[in-house]
Amino acid sequence: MRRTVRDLRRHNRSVLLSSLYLGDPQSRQDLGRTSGLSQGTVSNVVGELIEEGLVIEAGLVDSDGGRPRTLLRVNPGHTHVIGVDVGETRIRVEVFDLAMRPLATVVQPLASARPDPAAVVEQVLDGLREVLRRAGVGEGEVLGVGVGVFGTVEQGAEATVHAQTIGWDAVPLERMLRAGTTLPIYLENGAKTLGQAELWFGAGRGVQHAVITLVGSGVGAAVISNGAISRGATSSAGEWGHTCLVYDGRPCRCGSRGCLEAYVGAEAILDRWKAARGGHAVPGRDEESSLAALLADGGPVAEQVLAETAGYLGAGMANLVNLFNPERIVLAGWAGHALGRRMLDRIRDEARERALRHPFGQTSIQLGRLGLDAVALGAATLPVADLLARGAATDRAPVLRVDAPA
Amino acid sequence: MRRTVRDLRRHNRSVLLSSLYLGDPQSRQDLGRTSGLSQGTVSNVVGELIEEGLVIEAGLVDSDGGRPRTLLRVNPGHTHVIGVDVGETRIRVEVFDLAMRPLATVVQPLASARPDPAAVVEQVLDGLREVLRRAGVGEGEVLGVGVGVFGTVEQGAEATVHAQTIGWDAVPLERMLRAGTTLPIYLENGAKTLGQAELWFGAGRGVQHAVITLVGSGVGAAVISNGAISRGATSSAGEWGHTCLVYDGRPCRCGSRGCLEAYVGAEAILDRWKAARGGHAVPGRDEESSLAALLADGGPVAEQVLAETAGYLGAGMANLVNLFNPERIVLAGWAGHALGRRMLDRIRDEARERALRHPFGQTSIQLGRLGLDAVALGAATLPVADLLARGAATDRAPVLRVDAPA
DNA sequence: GCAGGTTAATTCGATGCTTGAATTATGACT
DNA sequence: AGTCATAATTCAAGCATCGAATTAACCTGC
Repeated sequence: MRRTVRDLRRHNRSVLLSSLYLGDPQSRQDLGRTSGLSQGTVSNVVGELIEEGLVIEAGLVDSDGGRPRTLLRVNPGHTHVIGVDVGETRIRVEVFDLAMRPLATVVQPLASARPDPAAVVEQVLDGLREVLRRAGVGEGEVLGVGVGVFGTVEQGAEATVHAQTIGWDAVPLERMLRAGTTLPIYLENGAKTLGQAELWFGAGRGVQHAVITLVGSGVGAAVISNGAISRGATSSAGEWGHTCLVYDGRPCRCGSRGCLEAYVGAEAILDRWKAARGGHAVPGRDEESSLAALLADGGPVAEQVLAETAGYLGAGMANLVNLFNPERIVLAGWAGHALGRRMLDRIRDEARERALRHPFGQTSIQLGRLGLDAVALGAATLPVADLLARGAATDRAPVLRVDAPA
Repeated sequence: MRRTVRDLRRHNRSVLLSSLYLGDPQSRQDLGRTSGLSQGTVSNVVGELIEEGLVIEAGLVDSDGGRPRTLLRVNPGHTHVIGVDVGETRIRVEVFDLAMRPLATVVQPLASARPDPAAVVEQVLDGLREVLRRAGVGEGEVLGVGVGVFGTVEQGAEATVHAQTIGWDAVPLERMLRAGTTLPIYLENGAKTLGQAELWFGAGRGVQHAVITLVGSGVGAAVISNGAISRGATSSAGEWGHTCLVYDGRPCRCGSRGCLEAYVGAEAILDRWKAARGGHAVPGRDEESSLAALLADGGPVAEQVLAETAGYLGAGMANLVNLFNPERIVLAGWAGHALGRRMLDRIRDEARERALRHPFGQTSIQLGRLGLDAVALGAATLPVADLLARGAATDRAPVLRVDAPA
């Protein structure tokens, strides 16, 4: 329900700013051409953005005999954003400039394996203070804080977190954080923030329809439709790991059976390897080293386990292809990377076998380009995305300006 | 990439028109309140719409002592729309007024079981002429023709149809139809048009996130996200029937194995019944009567087959819940209706068992309220949806009006 | 039947935004 | 230094919305 002529301005600011932020530096003329706005309006809007310090001129390019064009880009130093990754074992807090260059990072192990919400909030707030101190950035120079958190984040007036496995039920994390800081808070599921990072800076650049899959100990996905993350009615869309792939198959920690996660999550893969070894414990002191051992083993038992894994994973991806018809599927997450580096082709073949021909032909399956650290990066993009969507509307209160007569 | 101040007008026309079309009759004041537009603007825009004949005044309601409000609604007779359902066995062509009341219908059996595109086009064009003649409606009084067709419809400059099973590969159906009529053509997959019909007039009214499942001989779905049908990159999203539910299970006609359709499509159900009967042929002379026989049988073998069917269908729905987090899942299609009437509760229970608790709690699973005839109805909504989205912009050429001086 | 009250709808001046054409700015080439 | 070419800015004109004031339509009570 749009309304007034001010919305127009806001929208056009948003269009130009997004074009400058997400694309290469451009001249005012380029902006006019790509946005469809007239030269005059571009000049006008850009002038405003420059005056506000959001956009800066960045060099000249001579143009075939005429006046050289001045290139414009977003001012990386105009403000900063903070990304927080609340994982199941540790918290990572990172400050970036607007160009998403990291300025300082703080990583803390989580105090407990079944963390108490209040303790997590305390640790996050500590991390915020500490990371700002290290980077020498004041609170006033921060646009906002994005928080990527395990579990399902239900958006609403105030976002809440559900995490069945550790007993969090509708924890009002956003309100709790707001109570401890005046910085704007943006809360989102960690898998989705990683998806956002891959979408903007990784294997999903420039794509409108994509699914970023996240394979770690568990399995998740972020579905991007028309360039934006799908959330569904209550933001819990994308639970790919708990779709049934083997009817009445292996029990899953979600309580159901035969979920994808119960086959291709790292924990499940290692379980299957152990079973294939006749119950003998698998080598490695943690999941990561065990999975590495499996991938390096080379013996027939290990190969069989891996072949099955590729089959399950390919089938899961085929389901994504048939349901979402994406341009790209990205395999990410630490286990996803490990598996993909070793056998992405095989996974792709399995997916081809099981997907409908036509949509499969439209999809490219790729390895993620960012590591798991990108959860914080993706979280930090949340305030930026909001800035771009708002057109950086300064939301200035209606200025009571009394013009002096000429 | 929006632009000018005219877009504002178009958008606000669209808002008001949609509110009038999709909602109950409203006064100008009501419109102002719900849309956020000022009284003056509403009056202005509505005046335009009335002058164009799109909107009419519909009665007065007195208002507690003051001037009674005049209610407004879309003029049902302003224009007409045609819906065409190109099924695998027959073609149905139907004229509606703008309020979607049917005025005339033509049904023709399809000439061949493996229809030739040119023959189909000929039959559709014949149907158009015939149905207009019967309804006494001239071509000039038709807003557009929506065509719901089996197979995958790839949108683009000109929509094409892919239907692997009958050998249609990128058939340029839109172009072929345009060659035979001047009426605007809108092409879409039949399952999606049925979804649109349920969304506007059936079990999906007022819902923003829904999945309309379509269970017939085959299995499909229309996914509605943020009130609009998801199409994915090349419009083939929503192939729920060909998601893998039983890894390496029963072979499916798509070439893969273990697809949902290979278990809960009517053909598959009857196959499984036959197998459970030790290979004895099932009663009934066609799929519909056979399925009815299965549902009426009551014996332990039949009940077992049905119980399994409920399990598979429930699992498939649980996958939809986990992936899309919809507010509503609608079970439609002739077989879906038959199954749902008998055991929707059981299907719901199976879905609850297998879905994540939180998103399942947000979803209601309901039986479709419209029959299969609604494919044509849904197709006919396509031109209407376009009208609403365009704000019925008359796309009038810039009027060169020379105002006479006062 | 007429004044006063109440709510609905329209009118109109003020304001803000985009456009398109004209103007100014900036540099290369001769 | 003059001419050409391209980029950016300026400015009057045209649209669209808003808010306040006005007009319209009907009710109630005396």
